[in-house]
Amino acid sequence: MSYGKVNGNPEKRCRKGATAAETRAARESTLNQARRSLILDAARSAFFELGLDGASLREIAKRAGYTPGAIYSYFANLEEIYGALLGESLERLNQVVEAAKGWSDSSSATELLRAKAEAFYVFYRENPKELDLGFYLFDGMKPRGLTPELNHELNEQLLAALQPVQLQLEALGLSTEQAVIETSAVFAHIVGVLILKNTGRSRLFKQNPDQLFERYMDSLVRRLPAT
Amino acid sequence: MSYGKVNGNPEKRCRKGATAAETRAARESTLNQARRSLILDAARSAFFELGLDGASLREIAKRAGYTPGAIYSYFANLEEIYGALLGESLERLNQVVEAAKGWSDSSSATELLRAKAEAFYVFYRENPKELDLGFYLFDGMKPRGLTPELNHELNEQLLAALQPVQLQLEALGLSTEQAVIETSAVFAHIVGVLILKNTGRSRLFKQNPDQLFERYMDSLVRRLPAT
Amino acid sequence: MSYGKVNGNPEKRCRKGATAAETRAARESTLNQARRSLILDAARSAFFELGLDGASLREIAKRAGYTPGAIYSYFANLEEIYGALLGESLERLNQVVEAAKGWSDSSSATELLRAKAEAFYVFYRENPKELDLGFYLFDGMKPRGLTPELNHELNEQLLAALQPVQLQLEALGLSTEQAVIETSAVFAHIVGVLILKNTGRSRLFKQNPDQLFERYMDSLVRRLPAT
Amino acid sequence: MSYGKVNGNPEKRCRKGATAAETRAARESTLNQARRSLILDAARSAFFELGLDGASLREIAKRAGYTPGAIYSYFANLEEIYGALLGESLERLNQVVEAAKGWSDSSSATELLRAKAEAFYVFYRENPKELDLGFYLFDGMKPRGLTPELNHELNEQLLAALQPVQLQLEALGLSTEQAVIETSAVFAHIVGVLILKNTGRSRLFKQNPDQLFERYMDSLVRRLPAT
DNA sequence: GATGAATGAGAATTCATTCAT
DNA sequence: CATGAATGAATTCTCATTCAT
Repeated sequence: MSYGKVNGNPEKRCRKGATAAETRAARESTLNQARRSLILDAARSAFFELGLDGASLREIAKRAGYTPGAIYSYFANLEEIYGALLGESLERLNQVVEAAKGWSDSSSATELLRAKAEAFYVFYRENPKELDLGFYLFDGMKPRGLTPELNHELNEQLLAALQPVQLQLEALGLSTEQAVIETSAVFAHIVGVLILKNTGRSRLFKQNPDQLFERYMDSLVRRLPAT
Repeated sequence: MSYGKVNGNPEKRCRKGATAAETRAARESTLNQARRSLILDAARSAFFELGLDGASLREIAKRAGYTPGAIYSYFANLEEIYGALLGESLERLNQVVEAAKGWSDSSSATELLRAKAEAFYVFYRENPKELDLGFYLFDGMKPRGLTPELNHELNEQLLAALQPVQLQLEALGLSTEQAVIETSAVFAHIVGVLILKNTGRSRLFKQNPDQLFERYMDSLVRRLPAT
Repeated sequence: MSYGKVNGNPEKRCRKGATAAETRAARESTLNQARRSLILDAARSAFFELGLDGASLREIAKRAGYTPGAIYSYFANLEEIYGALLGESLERLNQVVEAAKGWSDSSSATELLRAKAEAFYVFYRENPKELDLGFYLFDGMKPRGLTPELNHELNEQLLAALQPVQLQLEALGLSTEQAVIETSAVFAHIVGVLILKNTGRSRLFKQNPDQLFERYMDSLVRRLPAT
Repeated sequence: MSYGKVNGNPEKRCRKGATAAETRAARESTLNQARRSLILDAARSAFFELGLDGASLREIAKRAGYTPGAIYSYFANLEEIYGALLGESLERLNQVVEAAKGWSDSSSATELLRAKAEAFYVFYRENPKELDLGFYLFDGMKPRGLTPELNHELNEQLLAALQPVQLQLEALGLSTEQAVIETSAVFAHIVGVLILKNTGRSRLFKQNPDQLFERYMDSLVRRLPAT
């Protein structure tokens, strides 16, 4: 088995003149990262296929090719795995939203606003399981452990992902307070629309979610102060 | 063992002229219904107090004053209990929306629209656990084994609860197709707003949900064709 | 398998005119008692043969002919089993001390004092494992759970077993305070002597424990005020 | 794998004129000893702070700054560590008792007797964990796998610590046989009193242990033949 | 109908020990 | 000598479900 493809090499590698010990430590550290990733991949696949209840430590270990006990070399407990999973997910979300740009090179603020919101929306539309992940693990719905610190950190990550939307709204002339309210509303709408999309089977729930989202953004933009 | 006698006889009988056997069957049937209700009450209280994980069959049985085995005389398994619970919940929702009226005796169609939508919104705002129940059991989120038939039935019940909103929109001049779209949007918004309300802890998530809902309804009404 | 020999019938049995339900409840209750006893016997034998660490729930279940899960119908958890075990042991100790009498029919207070102390001593000399049991479970040595209430109850039982000694000392003219001190000293000595007996292998530890105990009681009696 | 080099070379070497190989072996041996000590210190601190159950090999390794596997270069297994720990403890006890002197420079034999016994008593009173250690490891109580040889060695060490008491008793005119008996009794009493002290919570067990000990020594001295 | 004892599978977690590196 | 990943067996406990009574 080769870990080559897996390790993203998140650390500095053997810089020139590193001692043997350093080199070895670095190599082992990246190996460790790779194996953590391996486990997280297993956890994600288990979660996506079997749901939270199915993503037991045993199942994760099995999919990762480990014995249950081995997992504890990499994570302190199940909750930490769940937390890391959600953390990764939110990080990806952040990057996507951050990178979102309007269609033209010199996008107007309005264009940027729509682009940011749409990136958020599309991320979860394309990865519905990530939305589930958030629901399952964010407190409120089901009190899955998550230490307060971890929970807070994840909350912050989510907020960070919404930050660009809020900033564009402020750039468009809204007060911070107003921008926060509108951002909340956008978030709520996105969530609601996607739940509709993911949950439903019947006629009603089959409404084109993109259309619903676009309509909402249209009406939001129309509400904004003219520039 | 056949559960045939137990299930699916919700209609009251005891019509005049029934034979002795029929009378007895009817009495037994209503007795059955009563005991099913007893169990469902226990299940609901367990679910509301302890969450889904705490609402184990043993706990439900205990609260109903039964032993675990006895439950199986009335329900085929745990999932069926959950399903029945959600069914009841949706029925109550239906009644609430049905009964909703505008403030004046002769309410305008707009007033009625708002009243219906608000009834829906308030029902779940005031009973967040009912919302949880729906999330847990509606497929897509978690593969809880509701049978397809039961699932379909529950879907229909939810649609029925939204029907009044759609009808008012049609009364206000929208085509059926348009009315369906707007109803979907209203539903999505309500769900999103309430999830925000129930899930969050941080600044963003603390936005006044009523305010968000009202804003949405305002903009919807403004969009409607003038009468 | 017959439980006939096992159940000590600690409850009232089917008094005349009892209803069928009552009779059945009584029979089941004694059956329950019998099975609790069965489990406790298994636990005791496991503890005696394998020590506390060996007396795992699995081992106990195996010896009782049960699956691990079945144990939980009779005891809430392992600690409760340990507690019950120690409780039984102390109860037997109490009975033995209570029943102890001097050699003659009309024993003097001194004779009774010696008889009571000796009964205590002999109980643990003859059942060294019961002494172990006490050590393992009484807090201080190893913090084995035992809820505070249970712990307190067991403490009281032990005190009760020492009560007769204290009473005789008072009957012999000691103040309550003095009697308490001497009782403590007797208890300490007994424990020390028996640990010597049970622990040792070498010359020193092979000292006749009975002789040590007798010597101590002699010197105690000599110290008492003349009657 | 051979542990031969590691074990059992406690004597210092490095005598003059050693060959280079010998010097190297000696240096390695003392290095070994130092690292064994390091591990034992870690084990002791773990045991004292966390109890026997908390003193896992992993915990010990962590405190010693080693990885679990490394421990096995110095000890064959966990039990050997425990055994060495108890050995050290008894060695300290020996030194303390050996060093004990009466209050005046030219102490009488009686004073010395009391001093020796008190040193023994105080050692364990002040270090209750050392007493625990002994209980856990001396066989009889719990079948911890100390090898017979190790067990015998530890027994001898304990006997050695009691030797001074016995010698003083002989100096005071007791026959060897009598001295052995009284030494046993003193030991038993000390152990009993300290167990009372360490174990109990309730009124009875709260008796001042020093007082009990003093009373016993008083009565012992009184029993001795007049000089 | 109802009981409730029992099963059997599964949950998370811990740990001494081994062994390739 | 030291690492530390991995094992494998152990731990307690929970639960839906079954079934003889």
